[in-house]
Amino acid sequence: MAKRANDLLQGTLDLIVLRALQSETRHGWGIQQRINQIAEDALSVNQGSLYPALLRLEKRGYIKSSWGRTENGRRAKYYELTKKGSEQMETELALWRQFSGAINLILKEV
Amino acid sequence: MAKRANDLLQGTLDLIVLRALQSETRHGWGIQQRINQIAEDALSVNQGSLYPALLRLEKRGYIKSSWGRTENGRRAKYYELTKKGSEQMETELALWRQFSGAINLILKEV
DNA sequence: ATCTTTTCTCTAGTTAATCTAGAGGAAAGA
DNA sequence: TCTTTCCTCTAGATTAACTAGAGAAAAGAT
Repeated sequence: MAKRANDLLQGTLDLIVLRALQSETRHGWGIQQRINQIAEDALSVNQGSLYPALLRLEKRGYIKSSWGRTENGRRAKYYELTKKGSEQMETELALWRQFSGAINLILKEV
Repeated sequence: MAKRANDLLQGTLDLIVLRALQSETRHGWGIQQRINQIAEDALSVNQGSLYPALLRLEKRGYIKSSWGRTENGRRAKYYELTKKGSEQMETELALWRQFSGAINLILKEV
């Protein structure tokens, strides 16, 4: 019941997933590792959230997938950002900046 | 269906409400006005979210209410931050900083 | 006087994202 | 052979926030 930083994740997961795919094609597990690694203990994306998010994003045409092999020779589904997804990422990035700016303003000024 | 900054609000509403009550006792409508005023167009708290949030926070012992009169002579329920609520606010503030810091890191580094 | 707007509280029902708590499978390492 | 690591996926529950109102009392407008 303890509140963790993850409880704030709502609405932001899509953004960071899209962002993670901007630089290179990755598979689900790789996205998770990468995000957790960068954020360290501050927040962690779990698989029960990530995979539904990937399906959602693909359904909306923001990413597309194809099966491939990792360096280790294991099967993995690789996700690639589409043009539409790239635009969406920019939109969500702007929203995030607007939102977090407003929150910080309120926290400062009220 | 258009995504607005409000969709990111989840998990943050409680924090900004508690914060708004830190400096002074306010009634629901006053909290809404104050927040909307500071955030301008960046985000707006609507009543269908705010009043349930106030009930929730009171139930959890973070705020307590009492009926009073505004300067205009209207009935209004005034909310006051409790000690427990004040501690909770500090906790949530720390979580917000941790969370938004992590998100910004990911947006920058991935 | 009546009508509309403003101030103020509150709720029912819906939506949808996330979490918990797994299952399952294939390759690598012990 | 056993365990660990890598990798994908899902059912069901939770719960916050939204939509779309109702209602009531005071003030302002005509």
